[in-house]
Amino acid sequence: MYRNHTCGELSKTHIDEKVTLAGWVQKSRDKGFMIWIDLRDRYGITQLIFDEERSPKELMEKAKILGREFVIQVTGTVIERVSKNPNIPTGDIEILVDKLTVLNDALTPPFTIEDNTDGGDELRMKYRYLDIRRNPIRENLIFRHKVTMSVRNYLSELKFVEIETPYLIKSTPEGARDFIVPSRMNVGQFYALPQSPQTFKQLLMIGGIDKYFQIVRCFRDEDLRADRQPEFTQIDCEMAFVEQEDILNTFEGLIHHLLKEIRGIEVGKFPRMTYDEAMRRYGTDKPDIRFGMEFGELNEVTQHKDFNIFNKAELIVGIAVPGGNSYSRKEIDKLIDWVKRPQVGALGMVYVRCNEDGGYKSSVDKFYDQEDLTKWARITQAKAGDLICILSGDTIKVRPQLSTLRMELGERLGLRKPDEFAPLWVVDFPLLEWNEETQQYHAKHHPFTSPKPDQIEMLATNPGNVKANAYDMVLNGNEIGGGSIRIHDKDTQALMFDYLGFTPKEAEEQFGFLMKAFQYGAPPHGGIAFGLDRLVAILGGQETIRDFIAFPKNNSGRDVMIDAPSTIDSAQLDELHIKLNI
RNA sequence: GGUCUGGUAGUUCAGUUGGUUAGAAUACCUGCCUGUCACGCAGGGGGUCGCGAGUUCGAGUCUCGUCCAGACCGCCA
Repeated sequence: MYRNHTCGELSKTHIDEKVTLAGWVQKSRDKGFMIWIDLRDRYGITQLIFDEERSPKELMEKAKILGREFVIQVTGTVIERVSKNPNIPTGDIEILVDKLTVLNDALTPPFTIEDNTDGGDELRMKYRYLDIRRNPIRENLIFRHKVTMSVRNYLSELKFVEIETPYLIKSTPEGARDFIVPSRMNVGQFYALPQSPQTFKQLLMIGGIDKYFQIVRCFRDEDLRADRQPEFTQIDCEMAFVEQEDILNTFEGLIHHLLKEIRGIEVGKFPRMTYDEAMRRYGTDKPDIRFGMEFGELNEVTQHKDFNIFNKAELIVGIAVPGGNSYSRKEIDKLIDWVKRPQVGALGMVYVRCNEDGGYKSSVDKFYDQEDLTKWARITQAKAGDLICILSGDTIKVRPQLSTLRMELGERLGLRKPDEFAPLWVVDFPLLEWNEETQQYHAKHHPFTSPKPDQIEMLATNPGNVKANAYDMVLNGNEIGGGSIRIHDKDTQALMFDYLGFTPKEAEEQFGFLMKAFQYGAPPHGGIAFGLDRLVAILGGQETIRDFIAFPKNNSGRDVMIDAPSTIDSAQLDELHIKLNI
């Protein structure tokens, strides 16, 4: 037996007990006459004491050589501390050691195993197993476990069945790039790793499993970002015999449950907003509604003056920054530079100072009078003391630009509080999206999404305006889940593929199995998938999803610890009949 | 594919206009220390300034290339 207690559980009630502990040496404080060792395991820290009056000389000598992260086992007596440490749960006691065994020594770790480590990200990833010994990372992983357990319990209670779907599937050109796996037994052929189990969960509905879920790894071979990994986890769900309303209610319930169980927070019924409304009011399909600063469209009150920039713009839109009139000229100039950076891409910014006396001072006073500016203030809901920031140009560009500015200012003003949760549904997404590069419509959600039934005919005349039975769940400015009611009949699905530019042959080759299955009695169905990594990070009130993934990849898609990906042996390539062209 | 930022001690960073032997903190090692818990005190070791060219009397510092890391744009049905 290596231990009969953990390092986090001993207290005054255990005094005089003989205990055996095992763990890592967090720190040694050698005072000559006494040596204290902080012994750490997953559960906490317990102080060991070696004392020249009470410990044998050999034991003192042995304790002196213990270095950081040595793995040791000790047996000793729980005693009350002379000077207590109120900062840790075990601070009232210590172990007077009478037996010490070094189970394994350790190299000096390249960074400190402490809450505020001195290690940079790259080093932490290279030695992730040491990073995981740190409290913040371990707590995050345990937090993630709690969330997934809570999800499983909730859905299981509602009679959802967790079913595994294959990882080796067929590549399809639609959507993100696939990760490709060569098949040795089928020369010249390849599997793809799933971007999502989409078609399989639909087949499960046809198979009569009317409530399915899976906490499942998904793979996308696209460039990464701070919050985007090549492999990531989804809570993938599907239900049969449901309408959109049923799905929204079920999964609003899931998030209610999580917020309550994990964070002890009750939120009311989720607001719903159409896609069009979200774009108009916040310039984005994933608005952070923890704070206001809603968009005010100023086209009608800016025209017919000599300000050509506004006259030529498709959209003129502003937000009121609370207290922004206190910004100095220099600060406003910096803000203008900020929106003009390539990452935001605005061409310029017009501003209006709302003075405490009710007057206005703008950067376009040459063209507009107080009466104009009063109207602008009314539309953007600006109050005295605010600053109105106005961008103009093409709607498709200006909305995201102003949305970026709104989020930035919300952050700077401390309006994006990490302990506040403001979920909402964004509904009625467009079915299709125009792709400039391919000069083609492609599915905004995915090609299995059902158009609004009354709009199917519009596909022929005005495809860009057709709305889908598609919805996103948005939390604090993040899309945490998205789904749709699916097409469940062959003809509609074939029509959809046709509009998406598939030839009947291509549709048959890639998705023939699904359309065939639709002909054998497919029930109406729909579903949703949540991005677990991000959801967990948001519930944990943190930004970086990498700290909630045990072994994440860096932004080149590399695992720097195991050094993957890597080249493979020529014998392996031969076996697969693959010749590299590099 | 593109834009930007960075790479100096084990680690996190500073390093002025291009000029002496490249510094700090922390970690590490040695010694001291009668209750430490961010222990303290004294001392010590530790550098291919990412790599390669170039400019210069002289390069951590300037130029070009390259590799690596990070942020963002494109991309992510």
